[in-house]
Amino acid sequence: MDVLWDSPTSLTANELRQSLLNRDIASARPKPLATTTVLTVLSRLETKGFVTRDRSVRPHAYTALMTRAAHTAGLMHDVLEQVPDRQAALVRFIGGVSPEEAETLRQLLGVATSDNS
Amino acid sequence: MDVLWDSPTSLTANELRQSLLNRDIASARPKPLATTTVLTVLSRLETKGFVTRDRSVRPHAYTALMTRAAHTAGLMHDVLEQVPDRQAALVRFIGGVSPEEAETLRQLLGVATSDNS
DNA sequence: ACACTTTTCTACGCTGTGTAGAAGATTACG
DNA sequence: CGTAATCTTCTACACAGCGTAGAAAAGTGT
Repeated sequence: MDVLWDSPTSLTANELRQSLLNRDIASARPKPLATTTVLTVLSRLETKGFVTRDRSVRPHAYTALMTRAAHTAGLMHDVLEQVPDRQAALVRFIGGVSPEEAETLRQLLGVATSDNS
Repeated sequence: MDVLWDSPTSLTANELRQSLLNRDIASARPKPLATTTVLTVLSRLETKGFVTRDRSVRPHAYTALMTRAAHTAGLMHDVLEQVPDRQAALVRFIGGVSPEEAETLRQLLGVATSDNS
């Protein structure tokens, strides 16, 4: 769904459709999406606040409101908020991250580690 | 849905229904759930692998396969895995955690990652 | 064997989502 | 300006998932 929102700038429905087409060469999608389909999805995304549209220009220009990273982080927070014992959830979460991710987190949190670059 | 899975032991459908009833005194649910409803939900949960059932005892005993914390952590990982740039997502995520959570994370990461189940 | 309990099967209504056609609005171009 | 091309909105349909539960089947105790 929110696949192409990590595109650099705002897009029109048709530009986006085109991008989808290109991307879909790999993953064989039998039928290309109709432009109206893209429009519908964009409208629904707008209603949900994932996307804004510039109605002043004529082929409306759509922009993602959040980067994908921000969106993902938001989801993670949503999930985390719904659990009564966050500590426990975090423990499990950390237990499953890859070493690289763990390192990233350490740096973000400013933990002094013995090996640091 | 998976509300009462943080109960200590395995439960039968009716025990669970009863627990739900007690819990629902606060949040006014007009009609108490029928036992069959609970059963249906439990079956669906079983199909999805959230729950096991001991069919040997007669009122089947249901047990959660994961603690709520583990489940939550799993969801967070799922979300995280779907993003191409995890570093970025983690940055955003950390940017939004409360100080207490940050502290928890520091402690978890400060030592070598340990696995406790 | 019979009444009672527990489980399975089946189903209905509601919401979300992928998909798109038909109709209305806007723009472009001769 | 008028007609064609383009773009957007409205409406719709099918399908999945979920909350809910009744009817029927299976099992149990006395």
